[in-house]
Amino acid sequence: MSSLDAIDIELLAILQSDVSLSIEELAERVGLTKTPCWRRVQKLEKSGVIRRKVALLDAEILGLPVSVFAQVRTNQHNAEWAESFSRAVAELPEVVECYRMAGEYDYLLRIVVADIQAYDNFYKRLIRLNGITDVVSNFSMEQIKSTTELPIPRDGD
Amino acid sequence: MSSLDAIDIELLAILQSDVSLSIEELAERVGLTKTPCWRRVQKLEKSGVIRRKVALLDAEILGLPVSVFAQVRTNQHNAEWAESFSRAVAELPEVVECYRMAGEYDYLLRIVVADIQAYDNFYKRLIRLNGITDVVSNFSMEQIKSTTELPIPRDGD
DNA sequence: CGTGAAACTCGGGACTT
DNA sequence: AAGTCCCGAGTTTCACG
Repeated sequence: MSSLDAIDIELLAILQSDVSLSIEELAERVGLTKTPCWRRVQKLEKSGVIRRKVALLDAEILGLPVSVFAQVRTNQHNAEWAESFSRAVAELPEVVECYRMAGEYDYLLRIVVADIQAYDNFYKRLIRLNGITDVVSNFSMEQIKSTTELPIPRDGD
Repeated sequence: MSSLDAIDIELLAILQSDVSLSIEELAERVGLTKTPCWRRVQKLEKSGVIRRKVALLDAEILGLPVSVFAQVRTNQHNAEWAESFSRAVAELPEVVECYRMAGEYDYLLRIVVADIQAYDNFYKRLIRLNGITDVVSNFSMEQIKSTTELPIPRDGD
């Protein structure tokens, strides 16, 4: 990275909670004027700390209220298989998160679907992938919290 | 909701992948002119389908490369405890996701931290909450996929 | 880093079809 | 609903202190 000072951290904290503010408002909040504030935001974008700017949609309104966590086991513990699995997962829009795990199982997936039937449909497609030996599905009943805001260290940290 | 047509769906799909486009570019992509496009986006924001606009930051660059999934069990199966647990979770910035689960355990949390030590620190604070009987921590070794884009049905679906 | 200002783009309202 | 016209506001980039 390129050394983030306290103002940069402040800017990032604001932007990861709301990117729709004008440069003027932003500048005011961090105690700068427009131009230097704008320069900082540009730098943050170019450096890659700000990966992208997106709209977060409401899954319930869109008829996608169900999150399912699938624990996946494989017997193919080699780089090629891992690569092909990654590519497959990237192609599946229902999979919104996928992590390679330490411990009892190999991958953890979060799958977003409309209902249980839609999950079953997805599940059948998933187990069709070669090399998967076991899938355990855990259904979420309620989303208690979901944020894209990373816990970046603030003042007293 | 308020009936989303094909153009609204298109707009949402674009916006959830990139909200930094100008109304003009957006309009062009969906085959409209500025004003009607702008009106639609306004409506989508007011209706709540577009919950917010945020910047997604790079966890690695910010020194937060570790995701840990904690399976939490409780012996307090009542609404009051669930309420207090939700509030506690909301206050913990390290917890970026929390779901109430069906099945063997009660809650699944994703915790974002700098390293194993930081997780241990968080863990100690977590188990200090009353009513938690068991916490199983699963460490992620690698983030294969992570997106905020919901699988909204496109054309041939 | 701040100021001032230029050039330009964008947002958003009024009005028409 | 959508399109056209338009003006004010915001953004972006200067030169300079």
